Amino acid sequence: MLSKKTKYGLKALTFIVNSDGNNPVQVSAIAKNEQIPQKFLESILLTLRKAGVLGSKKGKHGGYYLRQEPEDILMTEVMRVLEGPIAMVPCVSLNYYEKCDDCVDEDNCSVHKLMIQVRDSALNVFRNTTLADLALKNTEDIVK
Amino acid sequence: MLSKKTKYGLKALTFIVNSDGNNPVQVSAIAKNEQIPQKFLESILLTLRKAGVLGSKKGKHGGYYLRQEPEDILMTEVMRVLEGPIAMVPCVSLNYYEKCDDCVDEDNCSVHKLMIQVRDSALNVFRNTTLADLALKNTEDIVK
DNA sequence: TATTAATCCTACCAATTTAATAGGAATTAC
DNA sequence: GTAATTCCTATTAAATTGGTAGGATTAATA
Repeated sequence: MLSKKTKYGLKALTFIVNSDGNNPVQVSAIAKNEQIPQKFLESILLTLRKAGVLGSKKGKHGGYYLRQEPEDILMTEVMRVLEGPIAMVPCVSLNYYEKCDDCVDEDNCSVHKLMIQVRDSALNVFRNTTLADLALKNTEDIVK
Repeated sequence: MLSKKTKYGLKALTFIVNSDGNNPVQVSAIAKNEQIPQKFLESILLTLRKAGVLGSKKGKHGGYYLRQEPEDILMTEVMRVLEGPIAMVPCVSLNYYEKCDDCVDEDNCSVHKLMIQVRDSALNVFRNTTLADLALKNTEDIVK
């Protein structure tokens, strides 16, 4: 299952993209519009900031903003920050590889074999989807 | 993350395929060879039996066996039984659809849009992989 | 300079899920 | 009738998830 953290995070990022203007967007505004518990959202956006996806400005008129153009923010990065490794088992993870303690022969492990395919298919989606794609409204989507 | 339940279940199924002969395979044999806690494995195989993937025979010389040829057992079915819905959010689930309580406009939801693609890419893998594929040894794999 | 509005940080907590374990009942082969 | 097996129910410890609480810090502006 997709965690609420990731779900909220994606919605928040989309909201920021669609809040055009160069002004930082406040947590309160996102929370209200997207129906997300504000304190929880705070921690999520903080995570995204620490990961370098978002920038922030403190104090009055502060808020969060994108550090790159939406077209340049890949879902691989966003998903890794929010949901963790894309691989469903550490032994097929590109960025967080870990050997299974039980598995004797990785190359002959059926789970390993299947999960490599699942990883690759997910990567294929995430590598080819940017935040700009997500933020497209449905009508524009059709045009595309 | 893939649950241990699914991991163990896949390994057990593979083991049964590779235990050629028409004799039922005992839980104890699988548990020992695949390093799986026996009691936990019992419950997993029971689940697979109730779902119709495995058959069982009780009593001495009993055990579990496949109800279909490995070539006819799709990963879609196995994964649904072991891991649950393939979709990461209920609102994109084919078999267990549920509307999000928060989401006002599903067609314009960025999470929805992304998760449909993830679902489809996973389905593409699971629909094109059978238990026979999983059970192939590596050397045969190369030939394929 | 005081006030207000925002992010930032740490800690805590309740509910759920996961990964088992325990103990025995039911069934079958021999 | 005994041993070997699946079947069933209940319990449990640990981890994860989805928050909440409270205040520290920073910045704009009146």
